[in-house]
Amino acid sequence: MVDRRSGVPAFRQVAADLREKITAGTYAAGEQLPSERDLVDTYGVSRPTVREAVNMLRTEGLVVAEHGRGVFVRPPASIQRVARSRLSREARERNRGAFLADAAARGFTPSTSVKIRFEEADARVAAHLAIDEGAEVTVRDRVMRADGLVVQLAVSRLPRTITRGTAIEDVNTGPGGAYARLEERGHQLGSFVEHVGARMPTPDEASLLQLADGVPVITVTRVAYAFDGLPVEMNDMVLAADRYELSYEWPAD
Amino acid sequence: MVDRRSGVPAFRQVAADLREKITAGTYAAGEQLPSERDLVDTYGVSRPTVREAVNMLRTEGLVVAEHGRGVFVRPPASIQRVARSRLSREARERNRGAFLADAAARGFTPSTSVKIRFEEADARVAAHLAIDEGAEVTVRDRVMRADGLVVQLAVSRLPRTITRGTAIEDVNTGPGGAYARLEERGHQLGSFVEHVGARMPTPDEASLLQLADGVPVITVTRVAYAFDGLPVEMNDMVLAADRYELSYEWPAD
DNA sequence: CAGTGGTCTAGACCACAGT
DNA sequence: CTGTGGTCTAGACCACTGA
Repeated sequence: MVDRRSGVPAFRQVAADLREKITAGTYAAGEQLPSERDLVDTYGVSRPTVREAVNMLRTEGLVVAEHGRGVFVRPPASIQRVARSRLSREARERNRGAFLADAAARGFTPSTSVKIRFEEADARVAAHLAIDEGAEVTVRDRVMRADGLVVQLAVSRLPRTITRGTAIEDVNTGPGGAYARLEERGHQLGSFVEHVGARMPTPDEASLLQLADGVPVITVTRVAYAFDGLPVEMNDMVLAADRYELSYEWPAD
Repeated sequence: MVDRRSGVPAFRQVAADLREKITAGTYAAGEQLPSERDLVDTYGVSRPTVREAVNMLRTEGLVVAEHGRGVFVRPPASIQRVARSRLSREARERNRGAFLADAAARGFTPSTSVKIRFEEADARVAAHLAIDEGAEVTVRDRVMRADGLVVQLAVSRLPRTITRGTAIEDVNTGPGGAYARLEERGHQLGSFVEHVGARMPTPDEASLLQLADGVPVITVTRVAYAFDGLPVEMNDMVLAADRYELSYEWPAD
């Protein structure tokens, strides 16, 4: 029952009570919560009020609702640790990119589909690639799947001046991938920088990545620099935050 | 007006229309949306339906509602880029930790409050620190502020076996911070690993970090390893995703 | 004070899952 | 078929903001 005189909104009291019972284990992972109509009786509030409480828990990622079945405590997703800062030349040459390497190591069937297009650099792209705004860039738009399930979106952009006439402008970049083509053209890779952030997904991303309510996405912008310090590629990646964790390693000195 | 026969729920149509007008710039950043009662007239739906649409945009982080004022398009927050993988011994000795270094470089007044406690390692802590579950750990629980505003939560854990008798068990760790004390005791630092993820905040975190609806947190677990490969410290950090971006850098070879 | 968002009710009907 | 969540209404009153 909710305390009407406490000043705390009823739906917040209901949400807090349910939240506490979930974290305390009264409702275990995967278990079904009482139906909304039961909660109406339990707490003495109307159904919209109960629904508002449950919605709160949904946006927190604590529970998932399944139409016609019930509301369930979200089981903690198994998180894949993805080691970054390991794109050694060796690894690059052995594999067709970090994603496929990860996938192969984990034993599921990877597949990617690629679309190529060309566009003019906006301010952000221009800044990362150290080119003029409006300059032409080659865009490789990839959807990566594991066993058919979309697990990552990646948009790679390179100045067109260094991709013209190479297989980078083809869907199939050939053995070693785009990085190998760059090195053949004399753009020896010197270093990588990754900028990592997080935000809520757009509706498009949510449906593509099949994200439940309350699951953010991790955004990674990787910039590859040639030995001379000039950026040659930027790659915007979007990952489901309930399935991925990124690991970075570096020496103390 | 919404299309009643399309099968798409009314509140989704309203949300989609508003979302599109926001991204298209019809409602610019910081600008006020029409009042809920105006939207009722515009779309021909009830107020709860309008509110559900607006709530959707709120959990997406697109708009913020201010009681008594109106609903506003969230202006893109200014994002701080925090360079990781730069905790060189030099930098550690010059400063009192990475956070204070960041703060000093940016010209705001930093402050932190620390609480010390001791606890038994749970499974996760034990795994990261390579100790037995139940072994005693020293916990340094920090709240970091910039100009009084909470910007980061950090919980540092070390095996008690290596902190006993050192200033690491005091609120004030002395010049150079906890890492300096570790090195004095012969635990020369060899490397760092950071595990980066994201999730929605708990209600506690949301109020502490003053997060608006629809803003996730970035979680960073940094593990410091001694030269002999043994972990000496783990640090769980929580950052507001709309204010921080982490940058990692590494050579291509 | 008027206008805004915040909360809440008591219903109604629909769509889906599982028996 | 029953029970579940999903959508929607027409109102009511409260709490906050700012003129």
